[in-house]
Amino acid sequence: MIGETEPISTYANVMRGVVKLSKMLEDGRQQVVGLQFAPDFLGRPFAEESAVTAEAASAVDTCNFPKLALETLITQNPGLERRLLQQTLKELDEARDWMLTLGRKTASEKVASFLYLIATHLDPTRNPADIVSAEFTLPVTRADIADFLGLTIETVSRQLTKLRSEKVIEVITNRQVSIPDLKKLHHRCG
Amino acid sequence: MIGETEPISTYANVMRGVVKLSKMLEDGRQQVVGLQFAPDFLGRPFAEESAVTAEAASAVDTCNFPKLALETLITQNPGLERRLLQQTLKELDEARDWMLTLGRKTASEKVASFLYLIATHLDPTRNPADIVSAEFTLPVTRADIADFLGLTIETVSRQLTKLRSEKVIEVITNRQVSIPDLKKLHHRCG
DNA sequence: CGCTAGCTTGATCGAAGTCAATCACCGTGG
DNA sequence: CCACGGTGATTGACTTCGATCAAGCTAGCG
Repeated sequence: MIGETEPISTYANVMRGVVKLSKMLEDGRQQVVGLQFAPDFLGRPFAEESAVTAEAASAVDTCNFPKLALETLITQNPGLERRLLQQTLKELDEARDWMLTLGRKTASEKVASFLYLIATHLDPTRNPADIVSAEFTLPVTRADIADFLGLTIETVSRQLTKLRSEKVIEVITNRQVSIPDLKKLHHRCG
Repeated sequence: MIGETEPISTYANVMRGVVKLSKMLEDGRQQVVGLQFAPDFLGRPFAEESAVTAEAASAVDTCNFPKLALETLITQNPGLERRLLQQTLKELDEARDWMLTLGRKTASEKVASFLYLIATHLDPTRNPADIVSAEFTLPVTRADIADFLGLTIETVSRQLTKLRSEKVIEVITNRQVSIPDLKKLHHRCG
């Protein structure tokens, strides 16, 4: 785990790995509010400061460039601004999907949804729609999963065990997970 | 309650009232994923279709215009695209704030957060920062509040009575609420 | 080796959900 | 004018899901 917290004074593109965005309450309760996969954009254009904390969740390569450079580049290049708007709209959609998960799904549906998200987003070269099975190493710890799902690590662990015993997933090692039938997993997402 | 569901083929600006955006699971569980207040923009630029349902939460005036009109307008006017990006980023921030609420706050903190949100957003002419007290009619039913907070109506009701008995809020009628001290309410938001 | 961090498992507890009864408010029509 | 349904909200009794507290377990590493 790299796990460095740092305020983003620059912009970046995630080239490899996963970056997690999170928010915290004063008393320490934490919520992961976004996961950025390659080749997502990282940063907050034209903003005072971002209210979220960005943190590497796994080993990450990023392609950084200074704040000002991008902002002038945007102003000159309307196509870029369009791209930026598109990515922001995509993130908004994902955030809203996740709100449905956080607000209305059960613990086991949440965990299934998380695994489904990872399975469909981890490999940027593949089209999510035609993935039928997957094997991957989880880019985050159980604690991160819990913070993403609004659960505790114990509950995450129990639900993973449950999904495993019901043959929906296979747990090769703590981090290595195999999904023999993605459709079956999807069914568990609510 | 107007409460019409309609797919948005046009764009609109909310001029008065509140529009709620929601998502649903197959089995009917529902989550409100956004509330649009005046003068928010409504619609999804350059998109196939929106995955959310827009519905009037109260009596609403909107200023509508066709999809194509806006899209050509945007292409011609870079300032407009910038405004659109700004609003989208604002919505993303709000969505992420709400994810923290959904995932990590208790029922009573959720209800307090909702009231705080309404108190600070309902009057578009006022600067949220310098509101010290407020009285307003709730633009939504208890069921909507519950769907927004990921709770049941019973729990919302109980928490409202609790906040009332603790003198944080006053309930004039079912819909009419007064917040004598907004700071005190904010304290209950976690 | 033994230590630590991350994970799992078990026992118990409590917050929120569920089920159900009642209430308050209001239009509507006898 | 009052009886009536109907909708939305409140309140109570009970249940349940996930949190909490507390051991162990496992793998990597000095």
